[in-house]
Amino acid sequence: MALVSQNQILQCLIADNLVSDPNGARGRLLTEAARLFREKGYERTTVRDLAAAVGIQSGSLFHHFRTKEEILKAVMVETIRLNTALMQAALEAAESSSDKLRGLIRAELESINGQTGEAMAVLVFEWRSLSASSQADVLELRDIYEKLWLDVLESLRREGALAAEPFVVRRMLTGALSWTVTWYKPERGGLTLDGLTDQVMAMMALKSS
Amino acid sequence: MALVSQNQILQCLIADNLVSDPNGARGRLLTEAARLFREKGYERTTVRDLAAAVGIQSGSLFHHFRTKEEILKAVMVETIRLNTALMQAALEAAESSSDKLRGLIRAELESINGQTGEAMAVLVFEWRSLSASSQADVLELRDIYEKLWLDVLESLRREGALAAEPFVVRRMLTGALSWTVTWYKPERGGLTLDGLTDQVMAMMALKSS
Amino acid sequence: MALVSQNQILQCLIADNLVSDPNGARGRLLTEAARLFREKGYERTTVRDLAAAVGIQSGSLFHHFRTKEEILKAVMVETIRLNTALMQAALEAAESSSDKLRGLIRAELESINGQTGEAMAVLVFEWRSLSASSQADVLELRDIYEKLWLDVLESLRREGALAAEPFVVRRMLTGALSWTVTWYKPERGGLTLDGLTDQVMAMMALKSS
Amino acid sequence: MALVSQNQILQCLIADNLVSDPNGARGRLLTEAARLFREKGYERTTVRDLAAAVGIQSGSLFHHFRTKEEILKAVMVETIRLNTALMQAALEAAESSSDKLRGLIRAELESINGQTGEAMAVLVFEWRSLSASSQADVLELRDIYEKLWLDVLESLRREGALAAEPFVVRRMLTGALSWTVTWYKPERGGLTLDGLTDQVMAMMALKSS
DNA sequence: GATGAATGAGCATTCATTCAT
DNA sequence: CATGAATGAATGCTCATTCAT
Repeated sequence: MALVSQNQILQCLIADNLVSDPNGARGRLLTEAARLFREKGYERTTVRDLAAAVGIQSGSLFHHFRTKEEILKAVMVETIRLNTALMQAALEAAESSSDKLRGLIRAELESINGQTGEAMAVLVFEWRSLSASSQADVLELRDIYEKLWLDVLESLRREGALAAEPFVVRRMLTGALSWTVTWYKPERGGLTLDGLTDQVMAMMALKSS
Repeated sequence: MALVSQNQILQCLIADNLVSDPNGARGRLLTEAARLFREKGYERTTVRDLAAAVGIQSGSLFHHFRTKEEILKAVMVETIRLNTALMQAALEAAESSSDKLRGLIRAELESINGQTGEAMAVLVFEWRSLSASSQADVLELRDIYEKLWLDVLESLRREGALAAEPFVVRRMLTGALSWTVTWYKPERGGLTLDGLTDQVMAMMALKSS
Repeated sequence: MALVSQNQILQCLIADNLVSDPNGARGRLLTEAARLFREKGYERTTVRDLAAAVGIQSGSLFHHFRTKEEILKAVMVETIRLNTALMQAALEAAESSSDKLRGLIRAELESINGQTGEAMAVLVFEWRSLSASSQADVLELRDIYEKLWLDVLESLRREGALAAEPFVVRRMLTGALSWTVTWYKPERGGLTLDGLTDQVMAMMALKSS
Repeated sequence: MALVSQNQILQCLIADNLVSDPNGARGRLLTEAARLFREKGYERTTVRDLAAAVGIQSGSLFHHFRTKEEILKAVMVETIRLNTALMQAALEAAESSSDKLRGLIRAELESINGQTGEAMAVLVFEWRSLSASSQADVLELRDIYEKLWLDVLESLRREGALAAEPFVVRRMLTGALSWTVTWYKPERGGLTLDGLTDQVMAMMALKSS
């Protein structure tokens, strides 16, 4: 029972200036940056590459961002903001703890393998390219996001549906789900995102209604 | 029932010239390279950094390796060779499919969080820095390694102990286990490597004897 | 016996459109430009710095001046024009050659260390940043100014009060007086501008009435 | 009665590693840097200009100096070191205070208008391009140099040969002598360096034996 | 007039690689 | 084998100037 669509959530965030409009100059740059950082890595992507990808000159980049690193940070920050909102919506749409977990897994898989997938991969693989102070800023946002997961896993534990420790399980799931980006190709096989979600639940011996 | 020690395996590989002696010039360089690549990333590590780490001048590096990328490739190749041998030993030491899986998980966790951890992380995080042709070479070795896992998982499936697909489960485990490098600190908490292995088995609702 | 005040001279020049009104947009810009060029140097001062100093956007600067160099030239030209007028007034207010020289020295010290000090320093220290053709234009104005000095020094020579050559003495005085800007701080010590003028006359073994 | 030649002094400083051998790679670069900085200004001189002037590639500069500013600082530091040594020699070669002053003036004029002239001009005109911390380092050296002058001027004052204050006179002379670089051309007129020195002494109404 | 995004040439600096010693 | 100066292409970033609004 999705109360709000993904697109509605995005519009709210844009209105609040929390993420950039993907149709605007800044938003398009961030989309291309995520793609290039994912494809070639942050270091191997030059500001000239970034500029060319959105059809401007390299010098013009610096009207929108003061440094190349600021672009990396913006990709990460906006991705977390968007995904936190999507996770909250997924939680609100579910009743049981088991369904809530399924909702989170499904939503994270969608983030990782859908439109924001490149940005999600950047978040994982380019972490070290972020300066220490930027890392601290991003970690603050990340904590909010992770809290959503831990609350659900703790409920499952209390209900006796989960044998392992919530903290450890979340870490395992983070790795397992992130890693799908390296191999899961929806177009290729018969495995849909829902099917993949089922597999994860099955691996954990959990039932999803 | 470990038939052969880890050290014996290493000695065999060194004797066969499949991995470098960690006490030799080449081996020490690869160890330091793995550490630096993991710490700062391949791109941000300069050949001067590498040379300084083993106490030589940057020009001298090129007597041992033709290019910087060759160093990265060697780190990866030798790591896979060593770990393939370790996995095979783990399999030989176990009887049941469930114990075999536990052995693989335990061995991979040890690789990831033990002495070869840095090299294992490099294998994951610096993959894109490898040229296409080197990637192909490394992938060949990787296939052998992955086959060991798939065989065990397929047995478990046949035995009814595993509900999800072996291929998918292996990918999930790859991600989940690799990711431990980002958070698992044996010295810090009460969780030993064996405890961690138990958690993974528990998460999959598998019993380990 | 000052026949006309400094302010009266300034008003005449503004009326004749020879210098900009310091309260107008152009005048304020030139004042700020002199300050910034002196403080940071011409090259290190950006047009954005200049624009920010007068509260406009960088693009708007180019409605007042065609190029950044034109601003530098205007600072120099207007400074020479104003100082030439001030020197002429100083000469008219004195009787003897010795007093005339004292008047010139006193007036130049005031130019250098007073309100136009920053512009005077720019004239000296940023000379090379001026294009050859602009240098020629400014030099023409400078010749008029220098003529005033040479006439007085030649009179003194003829009167036997000066042993050295007028041409050389003027050059020495130019350097000595310009240099005061680097060390003379009227507010700090007991040395007033008149006291400093006396020191210069004393150094030259000249009496000033 | 010059006890030691200028060249002998230079050789001592080179031997003590206080200044670079003008025939070495570093020394030649500093000479060319002084020339270019003087001619075009520090900011307008690119590292490519500097490299081209000594016949190397721009990247190679950074084997000798870590930054462009380090080159500027080295020009200044070595110039002050050399001139301090030359001044000390000039003092030792003179008897009376008046002769000592003449020696200092003569030596400084030679520094300014001779081989180190360009470097001396850089010291004056490019001062602001030096970072605050480098300025502090250079100022320490400068204090030693200035002390030599003040001691002589104070002696003259005590002897009644100087009416003005030593501190002020030194500042005036600094400006006057530095400024000669902008106009004095020995080859052009009949004025030799000795003649110019005489003019300065005459301007101050001092006799030189 | 004023704006501010865009330009594009230019800058100091980095760094893997080479090679004479 | 080792050195370390030299290379030269590439990088992130700056900035005077333009121009559509």
